[in-house]
Amino acid sequence: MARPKEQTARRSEIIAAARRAIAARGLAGLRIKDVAQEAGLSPGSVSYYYRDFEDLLAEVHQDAVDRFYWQRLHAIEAVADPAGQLIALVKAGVPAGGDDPTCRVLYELHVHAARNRTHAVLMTALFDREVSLYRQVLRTLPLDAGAADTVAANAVALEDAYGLHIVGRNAHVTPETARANILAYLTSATGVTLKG
Amino acid sequence: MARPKEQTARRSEIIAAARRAIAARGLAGLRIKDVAQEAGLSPGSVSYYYRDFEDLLAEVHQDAVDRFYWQRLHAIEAVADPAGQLIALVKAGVPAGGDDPTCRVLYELHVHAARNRTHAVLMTALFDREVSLYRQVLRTLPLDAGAADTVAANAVALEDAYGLHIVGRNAHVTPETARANILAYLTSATGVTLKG
Amino acid sequence: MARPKEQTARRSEIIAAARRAIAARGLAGLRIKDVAQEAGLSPGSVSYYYRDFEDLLAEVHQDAVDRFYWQRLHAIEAVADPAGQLIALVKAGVPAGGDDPTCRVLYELHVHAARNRTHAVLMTALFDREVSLYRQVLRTLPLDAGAADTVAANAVALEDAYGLHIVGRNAHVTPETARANILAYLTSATGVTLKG
Amino acid sequence: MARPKEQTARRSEIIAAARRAIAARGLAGLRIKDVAQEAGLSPGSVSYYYRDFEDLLAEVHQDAVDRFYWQRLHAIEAVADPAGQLIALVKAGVPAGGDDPTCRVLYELHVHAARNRTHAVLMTALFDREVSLYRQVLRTLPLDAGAADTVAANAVALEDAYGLHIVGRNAHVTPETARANILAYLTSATGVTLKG
DNA sequence: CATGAATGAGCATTCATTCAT
DNA sequence: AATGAATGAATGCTCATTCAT
Repeated sequence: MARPKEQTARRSEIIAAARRAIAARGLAGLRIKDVAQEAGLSPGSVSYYYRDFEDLLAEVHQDAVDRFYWQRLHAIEAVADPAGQLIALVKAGVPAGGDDPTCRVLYELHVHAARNRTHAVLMTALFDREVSLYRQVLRTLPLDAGAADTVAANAVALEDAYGLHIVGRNAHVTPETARANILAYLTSATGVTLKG
Repeated sequence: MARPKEQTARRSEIIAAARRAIAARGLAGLRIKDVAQEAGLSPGSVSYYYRDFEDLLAEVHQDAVDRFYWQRLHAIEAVADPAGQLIALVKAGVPAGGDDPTCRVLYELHVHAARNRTHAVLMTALFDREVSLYRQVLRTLPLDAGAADTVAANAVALEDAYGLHIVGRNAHVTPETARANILAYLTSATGVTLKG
Repeated sequence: MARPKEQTARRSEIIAAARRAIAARGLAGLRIKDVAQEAGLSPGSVSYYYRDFEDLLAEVHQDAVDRFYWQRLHAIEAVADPAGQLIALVKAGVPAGGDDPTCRVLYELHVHAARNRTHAVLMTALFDREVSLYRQVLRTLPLDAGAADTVAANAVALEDAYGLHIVGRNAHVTPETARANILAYLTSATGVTLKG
Repeated sequence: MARPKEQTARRSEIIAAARRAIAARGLAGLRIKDVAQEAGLSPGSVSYYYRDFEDLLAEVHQDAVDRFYWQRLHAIEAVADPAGQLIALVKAGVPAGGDDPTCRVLYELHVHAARNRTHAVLMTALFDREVSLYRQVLRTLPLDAGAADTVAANAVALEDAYGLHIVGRNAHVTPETARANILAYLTSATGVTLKG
């Protein structure tokens, strides 16, 4: 029991260290000692806090999902009109650059979901929540409900794909073109002119 | 020069074995001995053919890219009208299910592109070629050139994203809904009614 | 000096816990954390009471030796005639079954004596005391002194050996046959008919 | 398949090395690196030959059992008369000194039998075979069958016990007194005068 | 006095690579 | 050319010990 606060704080540090390590070396090259080094701990200490390494990975994924979602939620809260909200959503939904650690971790662990139910659930949860964000805004516009759902899903999908290419250093996909393309889609789908 | 044909054949077998191994275990869990076992060889033999393991990975990626692209090209060659071609493209561009080995490998190695230029180039090349396929069809329709390019890029992006979620076992994304959403997008963008 | 009584009590508990742990896992598999768990303590607390782990082992051995010896002494104190005393000695000298913790610990630590003088001394002491018990009884019978000593030593040896096989789960040695064989020996050696 | 002879030879070396390591450090202190060092190999190579460490332990036990048994069998084959055979058996059945590696290993692994069926079976097998050796000789003497069996079992038991004390460095048990006591027993049991 | 959170040394094990055949 | 037996470097993990509380 004693000193659970230290425990919690230390675990947060390890999650952050793991996020940096995964961003730097990828899931394939991830070593406990890398996480330990990022966290300024010994490898044994990482094992002490996370007896099962998969638990750490799950918490890193959960943390990245939350982090990404809340950042987007805050982005639209600061804006009043639907058009502005859509623009804000798209802006926050596309990685600013290839080295955004949260996005890199998300793609690493989303792909890991192919072999792991926990990560599949986390990936699904993020997708659903992101779609909800778009749906919430789109439903204030004169679209019928079914169309709004499709557009919301497509918008999130476009973000995911362009994000994958940005993180993967696709030479012909930049954050700017990505946003422009997504906004072009939303413009045509909603009839509301949107410019990043 | 001696028996280069056997060499080539053996390397192809190893590439196929590596594709299966990556699909089964992921890039993170990939061991040379797994590849060897899939190929019915000893680990030493895999090292013999691929002194540098990264070379094998690059050839697996190249092979998967080619495989995916040609399959799509053949899909539209069999169809005469633009609408049918778009439908065929979408059908071939979305994984039939979560266990399609070529798609799983593509996502694993696309994510690996974040840390490796060779894989970034391969990912970019596939994206470009896929966009070209769509552009080629879209340009036969009454869209202006810029719009056609954006729509082509968005179509490929939607495929990529929905493919990622299908492969990652997103509980709310099925190949059917994915295709329907992409076709809904293409319908609204082209004015041509498309039904899978 | 402070509260030496608590200290002593706690050390006794740890000795008992160690006896159970050794019986359960063997000396080879013994971990301080096992002892701690048996005692309901943290590993740190065991280290606190026994800075040197060998000290604990020695006290466990000493305790087991005493425990085994006194139990046998009480066994013959309850009986008046030599024949009954021999029968009682044999009964108490053979493990009731393979899972007697005291006997298992004795054999584990007797074998450990091969590499540790302290344990060799404890083993020797138990042997001597057990031989004395037999000698004490046998000398009340019409044997010459030399013969009585040899018979006493052999009786204890038979107990040790059969005990080893009982504890080691020899499929063909049961407590009953063991006792019968030892009593058969004592019968022939003393001329006194002994039946368990 | 290839070169299975080397494999077998190397495994024999490892068994011998493990025997020496167990004799030196005991089962409790046994480390794979000790075995490797004794065998002049790296720890990884020992793991290569014995993926499962318990397999090695079982083979060491089997080897020690065989070794001990055949040595005794040869001992009586060289002698014609029953009395001489009994004397030879006793001589070969008692460790020459506390540092006989085969005997030390036998006791370590016999005690290990308490927690492992395989070792219990090996211990039982050795006991049975040794009893058979005595029985075989005793049945040539004028004892009734039941008595011969009891005497044979007791003789082996006495050897086991005295051996345990010799190996455990009991200060009051020497190979000489052990043999004398066993022969005294056999003399009284068979009526044949036996002197070591 | 007593604890258990935190540590890192030490261990078994895995695995890519080498090299004799 | 092709193999797989043999190796040892690198890794994760277990666990005794420590020290702040």
